[in-house]
Amino acid sequence: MKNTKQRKVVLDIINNSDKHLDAFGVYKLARISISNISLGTVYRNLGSLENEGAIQVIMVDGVKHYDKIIPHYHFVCKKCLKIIDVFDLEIPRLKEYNGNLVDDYEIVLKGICENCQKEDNYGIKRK
Amino acid sequence: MKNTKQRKVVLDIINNSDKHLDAFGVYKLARISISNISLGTVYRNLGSLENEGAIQVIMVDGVKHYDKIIPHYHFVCKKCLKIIDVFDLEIPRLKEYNGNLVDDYEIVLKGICENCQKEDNYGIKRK
DNA sequence: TCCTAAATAGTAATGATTACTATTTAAGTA
DNA sequence: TACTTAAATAGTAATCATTACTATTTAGGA
Repeated sequence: MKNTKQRKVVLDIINNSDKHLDAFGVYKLARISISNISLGTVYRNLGSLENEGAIQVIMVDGVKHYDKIIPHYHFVCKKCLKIIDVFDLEIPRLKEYNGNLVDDYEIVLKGICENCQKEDNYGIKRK
Repeated sequence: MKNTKQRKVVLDIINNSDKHLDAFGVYKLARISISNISLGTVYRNLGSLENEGAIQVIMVDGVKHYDKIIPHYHFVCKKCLKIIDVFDLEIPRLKEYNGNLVDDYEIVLKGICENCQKEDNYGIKRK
């Protein structure tokens, strides 16, 4: 594997962001450092970083969002699709189920966020 | 809401299948009953049935798969993408987190299925 | 039977992601 | 330091799941 500047920029963006960026969000930030970086390159690096376990993915509304590797979960608001980090949640995990090797849990809490519970915020999506 | 035959066929397909069909899989089966049913109609009904809580969704590789409402979880093999039902798993659930109302947990176990652990099955996806 | 809003069929459009290809480059080797 | 080469990139085209659109049909109430 080659240690390219594109790869380093993509990884740094994820590790330094407190947002949960999708590929295009990473691309927009990456262009600040490398003005002609290709969107395909961003996708490829996000994919390989995910496979290596260097970053993690959370799926929201059919779109992959990326996050650094810090043990935590996510809450996703069904109305505005906002992603909120969830810490201090203990969930017991199987290592194996019926002969199938389990090495990962994808856990997403879903519901209505505090803001959207106020009735005048109905239906406003902030992606 | 109108009680159309298309809606009934879609719901029956989910409730009578032990597979985890995606929209196109439902469409193919639905055409046996209604030969000119539209793919868009299948999507619309799957979406509304999901919103009403009549069926549930599991996301695999960026594609929605549908399942009946029976309390259980899923294991997804990272290699072949097979979905395996997981019963008898107790996971404690919050009702609320920092003022956010939690009414649903999306939980997917991921790993390598029994079959794919045999080395001669590497890389074969069965979608 | 009539009426009407809702659902449908068929098709086009969208949007995230992947594939393709000529060019560039990281990194090992002489 | 220059050479070599496989891997990565930029730019673009293609794919594919899903949604949007519109004329037509239909469920269900009056």
